[in-house]
This record gives sequence, structure tokens and C-alpha cells, in this order.
Amino acid sequence: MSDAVDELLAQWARERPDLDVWPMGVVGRISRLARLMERELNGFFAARGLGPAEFDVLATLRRSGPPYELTAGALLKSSMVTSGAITNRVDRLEAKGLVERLQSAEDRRSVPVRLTPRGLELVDELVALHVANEARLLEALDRADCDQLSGTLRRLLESLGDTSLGATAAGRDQG
Amino acid sequence: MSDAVDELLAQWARERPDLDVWPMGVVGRISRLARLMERELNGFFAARGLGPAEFDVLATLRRSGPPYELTAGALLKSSMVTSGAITNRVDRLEAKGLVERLQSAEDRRSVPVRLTPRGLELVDELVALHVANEARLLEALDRADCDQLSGTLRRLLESLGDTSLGATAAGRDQG
DNA sequence: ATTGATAATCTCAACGTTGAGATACTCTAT
DNA sequence: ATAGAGTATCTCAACGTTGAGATTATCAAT
Repeated sequence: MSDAVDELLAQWARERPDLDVWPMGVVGRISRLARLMERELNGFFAARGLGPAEFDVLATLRRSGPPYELTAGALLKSSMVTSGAITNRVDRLEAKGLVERLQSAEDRRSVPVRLTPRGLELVDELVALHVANEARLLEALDRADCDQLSGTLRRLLESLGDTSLGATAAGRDQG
Repeated sequence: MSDAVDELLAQWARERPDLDVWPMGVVGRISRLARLMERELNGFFAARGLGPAEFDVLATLRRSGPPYELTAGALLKSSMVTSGAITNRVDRLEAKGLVERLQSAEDRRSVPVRLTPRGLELVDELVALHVANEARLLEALDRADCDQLSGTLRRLLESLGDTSLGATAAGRDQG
């Protein structure tokens, strides 16, 4: 079988036989998969009145454990987006009543963001469905394939410096 | 070793031991890698006065073969973006003198877009550098790892319906 | 020949992100 | 105490994409 990337590689082989464009086979597939999967996740969350970016904030707060509270800066570091985007996301979630901004006692510059009871309830409900939805996207692979795939991707991520949620930055849509 | 996704999985395991969130290990890594790689490619192309999206149009025209000409609709189908985005990209490339819009003889609705001599020269020069840059991003893996990785990702893409550049839609940044 | 359906492209307002800069606060060294 | 450096967040204009709709052109059936 072949996918769209195979077609692309074949075109390059015909047009530029002097080049070996094999790296496109890896980078291109990662890029295309990310786009296709993001589209799926978009639909999943849109049906529930959220964007993936908003869910990512809720999930980050949830998995940080009680009291489900992180500063805007901490959310920023685990998010792979810029500060303006975090402000916007928290604004939207606050308008929906899913998080609230608090005042920090120790450092009045920092803004703790905390899940509201409704936010906690929603994320706890959605995360199970979200994981099931992701599992559906991976149905073509068995568990051993997934484990090996994860291992290879982990090595790539490490080599690119993606070693810690806090130290570098976490991406969206990981849950 | 562990990456940021391992950290995320550990947090979920602690907070929601009732859930097995392993799919996040795959989906999250694909998503993070795509973001990191796109950031790298952004820098690469920005240093040359282009965006990855513009290069993608040039590359699509180039690998289609002489006369390096495709309609806007064909570019759309191999691009994974919407029609408005294609109009914008072609506008920008046209302003830079890298492509030109022609008039179709047979069907005056369709707008053939063709590489100019300068566009052809630029893309032929950039594609070699681009592939070398992608190879650099993959240095952590040997060729056998990459081949196996490509195979697994291909199966995933096929299962999600990504079987042809024309029939579905190609993504950006594949070359 | 004309009508209606389909097709290809462009338009444009809304959306989310970026990234530089502004603002407010804290810390260190004097 | 105070200046200056550093930190945390927010602001805001610019950017690119989306997606619905408008425009123009073609095709099929009468």
C-alpha cells in the first residue's frame, strides 16, 4: 500500500533524481498525521463546546493534582505557545466558568489559575472520552506497534530537546 | 531516558489511576514533534524570505514536472488547507515574482499557476537545502529506524484515509 | 437557446496565535 | 532606603487560516 507521501516521494524521484529526499518520508508523515489528528480532535472538542487548546489548559490543571491550580507562567511553560495565547485561553475558559483567576499571596505578579468545580467535573468526564477517541485513531496499529512507535518518537523528541514539560514546553493536544 | 510526554503520562497515572492513557503517548508525541519540526522549518525558510506554506506551493509546482503549472484547485487538493489560504499564498508568491497566474484557454473558471524562471531556480536551490535540514532533524535515528518509522506512520495515514495527494489533500511541510 | 445544477476561484469577516512592548511587582546590592 | 535588574502577566497590532458566501463560468437537459 502507499499513502500520499509515497506519491510525493515518487514525484521528486522523477523530477530530481539527483536528490535523495527520503527525510521527507519521515518529516512529511509526522506533519500530515499531526494535521489529520488535530482535525479529528477539533471535531471531538467542538462538539462539546471547547477547542483543543482550551482542553489542553483544563487537562494541564487537572493532571497537576489538587488544588488543580497553576500560575499563568506554569501553564505557559507546559503549552508550547506564547504568553498572549495563554492569556486568551484563560480568558475564554474563565468566561465559560471552567477556571478562575486568583490572587497570589506571595507574589502579586503571578496569577494562579484554578479549575472551578464545573471545570474539574468537565475535564474528568472529557479525558476518558478523549483517550478513547485517540485510541480509535490508532486502531490500525496493535499495541506492540504503538509501543515501538512511541519509543522511536521519544528518541527523536529527546534529541530535539523536548525533555521536560516545565523546562522546555509541552505541546497542545497531548491530553 | 524520558521526554516531556513521559512526564505527562506519569502525571495522569498518578491523578487518574483508573484510566490507561497510553494513546496520549503516541498522539502527543506526533503532535509535539510536528510542532517542534515546524518551528525548525519556519526558521529555515524565514531566513530565506519565505514561509513553509509558500515553499509548499513552490515545491508542489516543481515536483509536478514541466511546465511547472497547476490550477489553483489542484494546489488546493494537495495542500490540506482551504481555498482562501491558497488564494493568499499564491498572492504572496505572485507579489514576489516566484509564480504567475495564467488564463486558462479551455476553462476560464480555473486559474493555472506557474513557476516563473526565478521561482523554478529558487525552489531547485532550496529543496536540496531543505532536505539536508530535515535530515539534520532526524540525526538521532539511523536509516533503519527511519524506514521502520515511515512504515508505521504510513499504515496510520492509510487508515485515516490519506491515500492520495489529489484525492484527499496533502499537508504542508512535506517538501 | 435557455434554465438549472455544478464547478473553480476569490472575498471577507471572524478566529487564534505571535511577538514586541507595556505594566506591575520583586529581588539584589549597595 | 533605593536604584536597577529581573520576573510575571497582559496588551495589541499584524499575520495566516477558516469557512461561508459571492462571482463567474461550464455542462446537461430540454
